[in-house]
Amino acid sequence: MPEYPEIHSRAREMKLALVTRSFTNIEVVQPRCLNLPKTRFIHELVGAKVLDVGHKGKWLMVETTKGWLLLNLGMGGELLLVTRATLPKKYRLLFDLDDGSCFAVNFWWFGYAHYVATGELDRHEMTARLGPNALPITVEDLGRMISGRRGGVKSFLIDQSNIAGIGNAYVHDILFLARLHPLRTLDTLSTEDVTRLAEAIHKGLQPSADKGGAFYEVNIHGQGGGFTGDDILIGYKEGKDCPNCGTKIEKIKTGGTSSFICPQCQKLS
DNA sequence: CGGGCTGTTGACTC
DNA sequence: AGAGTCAACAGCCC
Repeated sequence: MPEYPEIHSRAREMKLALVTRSFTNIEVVQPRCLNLPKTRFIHELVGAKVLDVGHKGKWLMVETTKGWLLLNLGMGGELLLVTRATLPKKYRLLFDLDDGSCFAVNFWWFGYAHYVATGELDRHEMTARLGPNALPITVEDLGRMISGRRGGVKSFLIDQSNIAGIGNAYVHDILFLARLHPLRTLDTLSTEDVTRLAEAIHKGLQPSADKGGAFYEVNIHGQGGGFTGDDILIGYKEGKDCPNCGTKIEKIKTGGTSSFICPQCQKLS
């Protein structure tokens, strides 16, 4: 599940590998992930030269001379820099580059590859309504966003229109670091809680971003990330000891998703 | 073999 | 506003 640390790392790798390269040919295996008919998508981007690669939350933003290529990997996928001789078994899109290499894009069916014309980014609703990127967020930003709201803190954090980049993998450790129960409501948070939450967002994402993302995701060269199971504090560690107090970590249902908490460190009231 | 679970997002409902 | 459910149908686990 690629979230901020993985997407941030992929964007950095793609920037190094793709800037100044041109797409000489594009193959679309799964047209349903596009926002345009296949032939038009290909027409718009063939011949485009990559100018820059960045990201907004979980969306990769590839800026080219002919417009934007926007990628969302959904629940998982691989972005691989390969050659025609080393193609992966599965890919949904393939971009041949002018140096003979290929950029292969694979994801589960609910990923997206969208084309947006230069200057029209604000008309792309799925990215236009994203909140600010999670990592650079400040205590002041967060306080402003939370004030006057009443929903649960977990649903707030993973709602991309509030903050972009946090998903249901990193949110467990973020809430643990903030000592907040996922179902705590925003109107019950003290100034100290908000301060700790802002710090926790940073502490929960930065180490993984620095290590190239989680071990279960691969970079564009096919190598796993350096953020290992040992680096994860409590997420997906049901039954293990809380690193803070030793209490057994619990898995609980929080609305539509599961959460991992230390029942001692993250009390609801 | 098959059912249950998971992750993302938008649409939709209450 | 916010919470819940569903649908888009892959892969893993038991």
